[in-house]
Amino acid sequence: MLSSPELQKCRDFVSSALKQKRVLLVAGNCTVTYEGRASSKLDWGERVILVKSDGAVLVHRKFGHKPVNWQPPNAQFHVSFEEGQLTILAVRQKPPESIKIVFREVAVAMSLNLLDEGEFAMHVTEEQMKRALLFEPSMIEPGLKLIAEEHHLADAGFTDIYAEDGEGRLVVVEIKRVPAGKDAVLQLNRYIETLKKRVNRPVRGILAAPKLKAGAVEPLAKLGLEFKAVSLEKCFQVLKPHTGTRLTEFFNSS
Amino acid sequence: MLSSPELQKCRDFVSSALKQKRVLLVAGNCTVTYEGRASSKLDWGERVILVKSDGAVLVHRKFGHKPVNWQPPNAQFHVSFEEGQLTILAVRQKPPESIKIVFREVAVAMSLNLLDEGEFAMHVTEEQMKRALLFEPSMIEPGLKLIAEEHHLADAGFTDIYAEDGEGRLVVVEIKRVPAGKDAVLQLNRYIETLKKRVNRPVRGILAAPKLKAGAVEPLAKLGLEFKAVSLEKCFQVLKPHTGTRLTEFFNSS
DNA sequence: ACGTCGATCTCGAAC
DNA sequence: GTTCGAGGTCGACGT
Repeated sequence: MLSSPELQKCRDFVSSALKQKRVLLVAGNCTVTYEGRASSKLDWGERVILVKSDGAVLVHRKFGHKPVNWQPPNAQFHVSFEEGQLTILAVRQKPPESIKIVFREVAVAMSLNLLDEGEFAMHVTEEQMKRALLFEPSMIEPGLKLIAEEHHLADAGFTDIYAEDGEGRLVVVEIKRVPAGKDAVLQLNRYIETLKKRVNRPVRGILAAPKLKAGAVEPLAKLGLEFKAVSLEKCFQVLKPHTGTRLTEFFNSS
Repeated sequence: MLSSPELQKCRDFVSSALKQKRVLLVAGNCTVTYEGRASSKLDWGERVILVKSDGAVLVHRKFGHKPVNWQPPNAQFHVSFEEGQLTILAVRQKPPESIKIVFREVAVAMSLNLLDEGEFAMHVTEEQMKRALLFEPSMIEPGLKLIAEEHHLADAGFTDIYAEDGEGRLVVVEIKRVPAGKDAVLQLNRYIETLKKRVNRPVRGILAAPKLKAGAVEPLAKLGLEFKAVSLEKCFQVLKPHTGTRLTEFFNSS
């Protein structure tokens, strides 16, 4: 970290931080020039500049949620010191864009090696996921008609969603909030096998989850089951407008 | 500025900075919980937090152009220190949202009083493009006579330029600063259709943009509309001599 | 690779 | 206040 450094010294510090792909933070008096899809010029003033490990650049003024200027990840950098000014040039190729930040004074420059393995999760539980799919069965397949949720099968537990497709075939949907593995496939298959013995007609099995694990692809195909990718984000969007609604309103029969 | 401060001391520092409406920068190990229009949870990890003078909050991880969590301007703050952890709670009322940042370690905390009166200017905006075409309608077509800008149509929004061609036909010009797609074609068509019902005479529709996207060629032809390529560079050249001129001087009527 | 669509969109202007 | 449209939109997903 440098406090009120000479700009020449700052140049080396910035270059080094960028080369090491650290997170770089600079506060100082600068101008910013942008050329690309549009073009803009920001006159002298004190701002906070953030350069991230992936080459994203942000220029923040004292006000406003959004950066006044920026560069998306994977920018290439050119740092120079000329005529008493420190210049950081960040360029990207597609689309061709450049942002040039010229400092005449730097208050602070910091380089941070952030350790951050924390998971970020938009919060949707498996229960909420089911609610979303009950409100919008078309997320699984157009034309799907609901029959019941949690259809109980004495010997083999219960299914998540029990429905009928456009051609009148029974459909069993097994929901997983996490990437579905072979165990989920086998669980679904047990439901299907039990059901087939009771209802003398075709039964389809669909696994609905954000992802299908690599090891589950082959068992799924072999058992004649299907997979439908369902994102948690989409479920959350579907749920938002319906937060208080009763589920029972959405069944044809129950 | 504090380096690796005790969190208790950090609490006072943060409170003071927020009270003075300075720009606050904190780097440290934290979790972030968001509740509001959506909800999310971010597990422990090192991030950079920026709080601006207008009460905007940004939480940045080491990767990515956009903040992982944020609060728009005008948030209200509650800072506390409990059980060895520093908590910054930022709340806004409409819509009801809160973001809670809990630190178990702070590497650096800075408060900055940024002096920034510098002007920010976009050079060629869609508005400026329109000004250029109003000054030089011949860029669209020789003999074009202006009638009005932004002609309002109650049901279908408004046009960008409203004019008359050499043969007395009405001309509606829709301006796009970026390559025009199918959406621009349909928007222009809505204007035309609405207009035709009101003025019992021929109406031409011209899309003026730097480019016409491939996917827009066929819809344009099918709807009997036209395209005129207008470069931003040319617009900029046209505008340079006219920077202060009033628009009203350039209309024949109204 | 490109087109379409959602976003805790944000931001500003018009009504 | 609300609504509407633009954005250097950005990003994800489908083709």
